[in-house]
Amino acid sequence: MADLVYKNVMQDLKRRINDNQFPDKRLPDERSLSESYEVSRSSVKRALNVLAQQGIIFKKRGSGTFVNPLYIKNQAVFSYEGRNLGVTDSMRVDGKKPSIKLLDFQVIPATPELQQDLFLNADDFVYQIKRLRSLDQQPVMIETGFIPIKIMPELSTTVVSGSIFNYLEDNKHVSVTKSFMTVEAEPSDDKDQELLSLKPTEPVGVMSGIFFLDDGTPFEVSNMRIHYKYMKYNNFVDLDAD
Amino acid sequence: MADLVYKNVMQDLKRRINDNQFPDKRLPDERSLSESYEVSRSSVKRALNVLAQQGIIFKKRGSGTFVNPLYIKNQAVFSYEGRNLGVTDSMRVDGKKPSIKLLDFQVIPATPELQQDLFLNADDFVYQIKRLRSLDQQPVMIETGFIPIKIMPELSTTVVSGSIFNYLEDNKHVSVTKSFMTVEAEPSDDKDQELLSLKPTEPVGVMSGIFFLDDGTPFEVSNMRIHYKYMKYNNFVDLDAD
DNA sequence: CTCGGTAATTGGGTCGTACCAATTTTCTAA
DNA sequence: TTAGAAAATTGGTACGACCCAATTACCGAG
Repeated sequence: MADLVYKNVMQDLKRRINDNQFPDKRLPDERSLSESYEVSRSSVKRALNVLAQQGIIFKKRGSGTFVNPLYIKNQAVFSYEGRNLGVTDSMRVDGKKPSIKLLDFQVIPATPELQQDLFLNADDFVYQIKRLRSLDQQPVMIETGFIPIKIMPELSTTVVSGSIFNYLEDNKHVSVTKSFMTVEAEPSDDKDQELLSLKPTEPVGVMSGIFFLDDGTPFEVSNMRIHYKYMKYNNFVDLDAD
Repeated sequence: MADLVYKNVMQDLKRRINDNQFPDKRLPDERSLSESYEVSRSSVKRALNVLAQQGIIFKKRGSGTFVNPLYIKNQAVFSYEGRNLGVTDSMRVDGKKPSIKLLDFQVIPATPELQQDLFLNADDFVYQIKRLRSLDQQPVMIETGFIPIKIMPELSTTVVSGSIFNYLEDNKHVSVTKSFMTVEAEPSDDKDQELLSLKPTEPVGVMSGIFFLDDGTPFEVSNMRIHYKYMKYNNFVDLDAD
């Protein structure tokens, strides 16, 4: 699969962790791993660093490297590791069938805010795409996206009725790998209540933010209003990164 | 401050970015930086990698390294970089005065769920700490925390009325650097409405999760119910990390 | 048997080299 | 003039050496 040395080490270690091959939760030291995998210690360190960043292992200088007990006990919670930025993908994990209903699709001039977020000029235009996402017939999310037409001049209602990210990867061979998102809670408004079958006392979770292409080009500004029972945003934070 | 080579490079580059010393958004190539800073290219790469992970710069092989335009335009959004896991600290940034009111403080047997999350035995006990946090007299958060007594046998009402994380760092020289959090939205219940002055239609944001010590020991299980107007959870994600 | 110093273990940081891969620039030939 | 090949530029991966720092293990003196 992966032809990179450190990724191979990573994958094998993850496999061994999942197979519970380290019953005392302790991994071999870096020098031994370097020897047994027949790779440099640098590559071992790199593999371990990534696993540590993902919260799967903990490293303690002078002491050793250990598996996060929570990773073993509650892998479901850590499922964000098969992670993705696209919404279509994240929903499939539940085992339910996702579907998309196109509510609105038009081209509008970029507002000042959009100009700033998408790095556009005053005379640029954007697609405005409103979609309703469901899981097994149950509407769960109202999504409003804005994409500069100059990035995707060929966007059609057909494409927009499916996964835009998948289309990008399959047809244009670029992928969206970065995002900056804000998560908030809000009371549901009339539209939310109608489309998501919510009572007035039931809220929506709001995820909004910007998706970037590999090269840093801001690609889409998105706003998602989510049925509160279906929003669960998981995040592992490790401050040691700097 | 920092006596590490790559951190020094990082800080200086960040300073130069903030000073807008790269008007074309392009940084010098790695080899030049290595020469001008008189450090190895490895250290330059490490510094750049961290900045990239934080979303401050983008790297493109064959092309160069560029400042994220959004970082310049909207630094407020990226303020998570002066980041922290503690709640006391995060609130101070608003310029408002945080305060804590202790609602409840007792020792209880660890529930099965707590045993799992905190890696405890059936006969272990935990502190249960309920606190109400305010900003400038405005109540914004109901916080319920559980801490194993065997980790902090000396916990007192005095300590618990302030920042526990600060106490830990100042007095025991350990710091909390990792967390696994889940963010959700929920309708407010009677208690929420009373303590946070919410109407029945107004929701709370719920942040719950586990804090870890440096060595991976689960330290605290926390549940925070936050006035929806005061919850704003920012997160930059970069899938290139693996 | 216990305490305390010393050695061994283990992860962390830095340097420098070598080569690879994607992109951009330059040059050459039609 | 221009299209395509070649070279230069620029970041990516890998290796291995060297030393440091935190922790643990060990061993001897008392």
